[in-house]
Amino acid sequence: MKSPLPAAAPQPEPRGERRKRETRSRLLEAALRLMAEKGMGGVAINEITQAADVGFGSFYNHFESKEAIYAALLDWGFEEFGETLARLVRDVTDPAEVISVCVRHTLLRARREPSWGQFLVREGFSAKGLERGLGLRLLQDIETGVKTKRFPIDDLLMMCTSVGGTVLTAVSIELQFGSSPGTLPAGLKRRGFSVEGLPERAAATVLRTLGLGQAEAEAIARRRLPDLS
Amino acid sequence: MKSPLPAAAPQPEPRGERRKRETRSRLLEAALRLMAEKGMGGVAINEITQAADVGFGSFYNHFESKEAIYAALLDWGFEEFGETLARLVRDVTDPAEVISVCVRHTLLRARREPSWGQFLVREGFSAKGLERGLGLRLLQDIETGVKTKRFPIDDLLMMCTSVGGTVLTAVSIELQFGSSPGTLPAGLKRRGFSVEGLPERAAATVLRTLGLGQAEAEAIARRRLPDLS
DNA sequence: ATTATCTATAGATCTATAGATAATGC
DNA sequence: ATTATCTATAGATCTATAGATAATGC
Repeated sequence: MKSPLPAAAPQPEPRGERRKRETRSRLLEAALRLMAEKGMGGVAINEITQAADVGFGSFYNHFESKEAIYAALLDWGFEEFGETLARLVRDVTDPAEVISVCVRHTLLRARREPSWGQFLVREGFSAKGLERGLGLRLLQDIETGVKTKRFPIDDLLMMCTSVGGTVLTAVSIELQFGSSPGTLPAGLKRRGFSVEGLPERAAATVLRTLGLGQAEAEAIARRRLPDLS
Repeated sequence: MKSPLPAAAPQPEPRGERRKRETRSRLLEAALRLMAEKGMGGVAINEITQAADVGFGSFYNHFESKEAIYAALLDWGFEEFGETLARLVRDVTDPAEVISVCVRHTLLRARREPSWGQFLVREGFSAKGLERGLGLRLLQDIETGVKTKRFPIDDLLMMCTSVGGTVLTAVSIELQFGSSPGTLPAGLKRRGFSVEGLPERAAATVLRTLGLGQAEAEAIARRRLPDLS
């Protein structure tokens, strides 16, 4: 039921609303960074508003409480990412490649947005990890692969557990040591550890867990990565 | 330089010291439970003293601050468990069985002491997971297995990542659904998921990741579990 | 005129300490 | 007499709100 008149001006979003949205989004970003670092309980509301450069009282125009902004973060960070992944693999038909793409994109995003990654690691388990966003995607994709006999495995729950845990831990490793490989702790460095190419290595490892052979797993993990069309 | 006289009484620990130790240990246990649930930042010192049934001021006889008791928890919970595992596998020679025993005992302890398990899951990544307790044990044991050609793998870092992540995630699953399998979320139940025998299934999965065949992995995961000698 | 943000503040909560009380060991 | 715990409390911090200010849209 749109106006019959051709919209003369493209009816840009009222400025007030945009202003409000931007404040809200600044609060969310600041909260993500702080809560990823210190956990929900370790962050005070005034820290958030200061980091967001927003008046203290404005917080309550957007969120009822600390718990409320935390819940909003979970939605924002996880659901939205699940949808992004779904879009990315829309045209990928091989279940193994679907998994590989999801794993690699997760690690790449964690590298680009460390706070997001840290939040994912911190909340990935507790927040019913298997039921939302990334976890749900993995579960469904693994299931598809099992049904089509692509993954010859027999313990679906343990496979989801292993794949999910491997990805989260890989994110954690990437965040701790990825940005400055020089700072690998001595115990790890001495063993010749390197975090080079972690996304691909994680994808290959996960595919092996799902029953693929070494050579095929590595080949799939190296395929060109589809980006957001 | 002990007294030359044969100790008539076996010199029991002075009562005052024992009293002090007990208070300290009640504080630690209360803190473990509360911080496992809500994270360090979400717990107030008076909550801890109340849960421990200890006068508020006594807290400061034992710990300087919340950060201090938290650090003590990390030591207590992780280092000590690493030592327990070391004792358990002292007489086990097969690296694969060593891993299996460690994994199963970790899951069994999480079942017996849910707060410990929840704390492990919450802090397992951040607290330099690969450098202490459980993580360090796994790393060393995997390394041994690689050197002795027991584990035909080529990416040691990813194997540690995968094994560690699988164990932590399995603990998380056990805690969420283990005690009351009736409460599995619909999405999981419908798929025929069950958490029966999770310790053995986790051990088998981990051994497969390390390159063992399905049959052998399952056989090792079912061997009799050594207990504390 | 309306709407969003900002400043100021009352009241609640939390931390850290000082001094009192109770228990132990001589 | 010594040592550990407990009670009480000052001061700091945090939350939630009320009322003032600034910006938008008519």
